[in-house]
Amino acid sequence: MTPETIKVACSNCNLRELCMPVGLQPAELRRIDDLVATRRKVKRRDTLFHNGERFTSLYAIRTGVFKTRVTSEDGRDQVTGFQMAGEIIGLDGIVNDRHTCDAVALEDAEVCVMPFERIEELSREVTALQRHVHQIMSREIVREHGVMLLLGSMRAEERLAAFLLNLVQRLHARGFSQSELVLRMTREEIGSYLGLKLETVSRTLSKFVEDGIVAVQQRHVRIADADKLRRIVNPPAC
Amino acid sequence: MTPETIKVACSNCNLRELCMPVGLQPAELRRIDDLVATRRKVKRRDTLFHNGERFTSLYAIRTGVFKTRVTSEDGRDQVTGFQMAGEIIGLDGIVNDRHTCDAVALEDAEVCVMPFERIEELSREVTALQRHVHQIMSREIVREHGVMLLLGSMRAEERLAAFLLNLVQRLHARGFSQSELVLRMTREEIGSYLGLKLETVSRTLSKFVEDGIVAVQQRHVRIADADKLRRIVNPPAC
DNA sequence: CGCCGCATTGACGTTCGTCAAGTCTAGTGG
DNA sequence: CCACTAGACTTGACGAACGTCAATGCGGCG
Repeated sequence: MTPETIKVACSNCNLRELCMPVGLQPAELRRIDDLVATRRKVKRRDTLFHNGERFTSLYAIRTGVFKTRVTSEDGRDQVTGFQMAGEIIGLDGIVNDRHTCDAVALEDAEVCVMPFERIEELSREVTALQRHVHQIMSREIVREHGVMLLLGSMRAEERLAAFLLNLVQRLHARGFSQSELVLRMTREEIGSYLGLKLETVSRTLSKFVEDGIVAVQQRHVRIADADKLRRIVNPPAC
Repeated sequence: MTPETIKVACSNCNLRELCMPVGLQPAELRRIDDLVATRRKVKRRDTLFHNGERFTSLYAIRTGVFKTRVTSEDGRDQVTGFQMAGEIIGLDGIVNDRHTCDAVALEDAEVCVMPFERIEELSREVTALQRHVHQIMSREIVREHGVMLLLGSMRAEERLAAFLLNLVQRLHARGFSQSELVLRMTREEIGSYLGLKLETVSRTLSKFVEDGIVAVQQRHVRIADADKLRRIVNPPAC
């Protein structure tokens, strides 16, 4: 009844076109309104969950950007993804009931906490939700295939071009510009994600600037020639 | 009634400790017996499914080893994994109702075909199956995180050492030797998976032989010093 | 206003890729 | 059963791409 409880409902969330309710009929949509137990605010640099922590819930991002990162036993770490509004994180925890990576907020953020038991319960009843949960997990698998392709076979310029195009495309789907973006992550974090050192990221960006492909001012990037960028990722067929 | 139909039942499959039925109670186990619509034999070099093909089913591997591979628009490809008995492939197809990678048999193989609609239907009723399907997908996500770490931050020796240890561990879980294995894939396929060229794979293997870590005869590998191999992957903490 | 974290740039080194030659093995057909 | 061939593998020489180390610049926050 309070404004707070009214707000915590998927059916009138402004992200419902992107997030959990995608593709659900109005009747189904109302049924999943109690999927979200609570909201949780996470401050910049704080972790939403971390490696080893007990898994209880998936999280739908409302605002802010996160990075997820895995750490090897000898301390090297690898950023496995950057997640933004409408995306779901925490899927890694399902297998062993413990999270296997850290999720760190790159800016102040807010998430919807969805207890996984409740998700499983509801998706036994709401077929469309069941299907959607499967799709979310499958999408993550396919995304990671793409990252493996990138890490396994692309050169630095190609990786960075693919990264920028991917970011701007996702931001565009959220109503932002097609050609301008603000990087919420450092060069080092970009490098970790792309399997490069921060110096290489910086140098490659500088080269893009020289070539008139992008304009860069700190973390603000304007894509001046998206076609050139696309041609770097996918050189014209032989 | 025919021997054939009797054989197609998870409840008396010799892989039930590894595959779909893991963790199910006997009563649940019987309920999922009709999960498998048919069996399908795939000859060496043939594909089980390929990029663009309509998605209908997941496949449980009974015998043989597969590779999965994605291909970029400009024709580069990347092996995304090697799968063996008891493992499930096809998860990539769920998101868009089409497969996004190829699954190729590296030797004559047989799989159980499990129509995905049937899986979804049954997992609405059998809670343990629902949980298991979620775990399989989550496990794949976590595995890929590990590959990203490998591709993003490890050197050739570390990658190959990790690869060999992973293979032998999975084979051991299937009743094979802890120290001997037969590679079902070429050096080029290993290289593609590890983000290396085949020459680098070959050279690195040769170095392992020089160092007395493994013995190699073509595709037959004997691990002579597993500890050394582990130390290559995880250098002793500083 | 000063400090600190982030970013840029240069010089140099290492690792891995490329190209090429040659070997080995398994499979095929005579 | 053996000879032949094609594909897989090994090894070497060389070069390119990226990492490392170091110096410097810049901006935002306290």
